[in-house]
Amino acid sequence: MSKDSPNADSRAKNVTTSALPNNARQRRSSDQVTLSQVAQAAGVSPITASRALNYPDKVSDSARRSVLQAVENLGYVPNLVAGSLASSRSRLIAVIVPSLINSVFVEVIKGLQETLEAEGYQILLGNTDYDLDREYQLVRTFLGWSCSALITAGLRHNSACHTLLANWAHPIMEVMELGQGMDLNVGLDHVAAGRCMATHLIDKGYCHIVYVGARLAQDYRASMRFDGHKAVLKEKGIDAPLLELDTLGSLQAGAEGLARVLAQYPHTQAIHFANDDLAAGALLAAQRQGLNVPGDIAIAGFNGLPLGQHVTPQLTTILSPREEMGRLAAKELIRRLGGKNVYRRQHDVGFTLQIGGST
Amino acid sequence: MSKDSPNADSRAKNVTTSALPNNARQRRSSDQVTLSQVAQAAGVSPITASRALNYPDKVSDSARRSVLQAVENLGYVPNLVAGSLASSRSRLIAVIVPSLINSVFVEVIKGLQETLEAEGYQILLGNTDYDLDREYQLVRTFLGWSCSALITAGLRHNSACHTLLANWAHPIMEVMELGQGMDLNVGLDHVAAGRCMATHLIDKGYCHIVYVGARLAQDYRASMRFDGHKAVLKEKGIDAPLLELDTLGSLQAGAEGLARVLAQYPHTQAIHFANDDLAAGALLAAQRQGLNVPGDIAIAGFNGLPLGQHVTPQLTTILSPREEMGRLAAKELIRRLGGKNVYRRQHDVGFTLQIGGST
DNA sequence: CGCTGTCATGATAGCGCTACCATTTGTTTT
DNA sequence: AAAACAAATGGTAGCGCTATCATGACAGCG
Repeated sequence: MSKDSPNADSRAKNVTTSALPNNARQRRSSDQVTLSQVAQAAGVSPITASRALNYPDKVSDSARRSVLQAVENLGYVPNLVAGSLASSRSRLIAVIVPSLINSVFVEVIKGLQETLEAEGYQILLGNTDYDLDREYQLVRTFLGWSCSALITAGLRHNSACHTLLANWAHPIMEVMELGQGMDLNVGLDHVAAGRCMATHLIDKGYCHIVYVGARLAQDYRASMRFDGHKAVLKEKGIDAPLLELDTLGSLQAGAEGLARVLAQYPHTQAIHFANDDLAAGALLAAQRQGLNVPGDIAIAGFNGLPLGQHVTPQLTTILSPREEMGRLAAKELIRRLGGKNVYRRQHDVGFTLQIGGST
Repeated sequence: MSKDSPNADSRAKNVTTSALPNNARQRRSSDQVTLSQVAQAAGVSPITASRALNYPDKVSDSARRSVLQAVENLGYVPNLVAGSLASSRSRLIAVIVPSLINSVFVEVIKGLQETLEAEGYQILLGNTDYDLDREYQLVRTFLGWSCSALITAGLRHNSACHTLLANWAHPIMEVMELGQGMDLNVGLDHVAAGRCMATHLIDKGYCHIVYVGARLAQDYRASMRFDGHKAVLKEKGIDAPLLELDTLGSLQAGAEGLARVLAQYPHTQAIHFANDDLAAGALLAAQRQGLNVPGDIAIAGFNGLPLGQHVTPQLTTILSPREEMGRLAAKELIRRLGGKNVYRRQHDVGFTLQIGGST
């Protein structure tokens, strides 16, 4: 079925078509249409053409029209690299997340992108894989692109990264968690979220409660939720066992978590999972095994993923406004980039306890 | 709890600290450390410093060492914008996807990113929201960044976009579907996938089968699967009704799809959903309503999302190698960027029928 | 000993665009 | 009418880096 062509050369790409003119010091031919050519075609100077495109109301109607016409005719595509170098403004926004597996970050990115693209910014995406050294490398690269701003997940950075960012002249937005950051911050209080869920479980009468997370050293926000959880249990004089898995949130890992809890802590009445992927995985696994939820075992999660609302019983979880967080972060950043003063550095997007049948 | 500072000015950002030197025609102060400063500190010429960083084996050991030392001491961060302009190579790769809601694209991005970042490329991410005009705009912008390559989901583009890309001098990779593209292509045959599932359903003895998709005009790959599905049913002389939903794949939409099928086509024995999100949503909804799957109604999906393997009964679906597709696409692109000849333009990543208990 | 080849380094000249100032023209003010 | 101002346009000089060519140093060779 496929019409594979045997050789790449059938297409012009990657082939030196250059019949270089015999001028001595010619640079690569670069058949690209330049702004000067547009200007010439429009009968104006290059700088006027530049203005016609970037500051349309700074030129006369006739000039603007003829420039736009020339752009159209010549198929001109502005060289943004050159523009950025000259103006040291790039309209690029660096976005650094620790993971793409966890749909939470994807939803934040979605909120960011929606808002930023509408304002004409482009996203440079980086993934640290929960490695702060990797984050530092990414930050270095991104600063090299003269990004207009940088958005990163979390308030923790290694010291080199911290120094680099502290001396950077552009806005920085740290999202996901709430606290005193380097610059702007939009997030929620994870310790409080952990407290909230633990309180709910206790109110429901459970007293053998296990917290199950994955790679907590990396996913330290999950660890903060455990801190809140533990604090509540301690206040009640209840022991707060922790079970840590190796693989990051996934349905499979949740199933494994359930199995290990049942084996290791047979008296467990409720499991507080670090996120909904794990919790839903456990819930579905319980279902397969014929366990009654919450009769035999109660299950709670964190995030409020749609999946949790579609399983039976519905998953008790903490709803975090993820896309909203992205949108708000983007909006605040745009305010700042627009030169407006920002009165609030921190924005608490809050969370909602969503009680389902699983607890 | 929050320590909001009342005014942004407490930080150096966004403030004109510039005490401009009294030279006449000074440009913006730009406190950035430049390569020339590094060169000076290292006691070499700028061009040698450049080589030390970009082509380490083209300079002597001593030169390289002193340059790297100077970079360290001064905290030099290379200006990639300037570098790109001078060399017209950016190490940026444009990635254009139609949606981020659908986790399929996220997984492809993940595969791409993993491979590309390891090779020192950065991803410029764009989201078309299934709008080909938006795609054209994004392509224009990305070309302006002198991207090293462009990766886009799908083989369909509007004519302006097609023209633009056809004249572009860099590699283009079209992913997701299989066919004669503009340049490179990694994907799978969606018509065949649709045929495959339809054949399975017929083999199972179902003859009242409804295909349920969402926004098929936009998600034309789902529509191609329907074409395959329809062809198989036609061959057997069976009618192939189609139900189209308004909202893109989500669990909620799947539940709605199930309800509408039951109301509109009461004799239906099996539903072939355009993707797993819809199928799983329907399956969970059926469960809530006490319907027996597949006894009362059989359900099939497409993609092989983990969720489908965790519900009971397990979802019959077609497994597509999404991350693998991203990785392969990235690898092929890197080969091409490395100047190697590419003998195969098209790569079929295939698919696997995964039979669960839901059919 | 001169010739050629390789290696390390440097001087020069841009990449394509925009900031900055200067100039021109047209319009308002006293 | 002259002065003062605003609006539109252009000339010039970079932004920070790298491609290109040129040079000098040193080895190998007949």
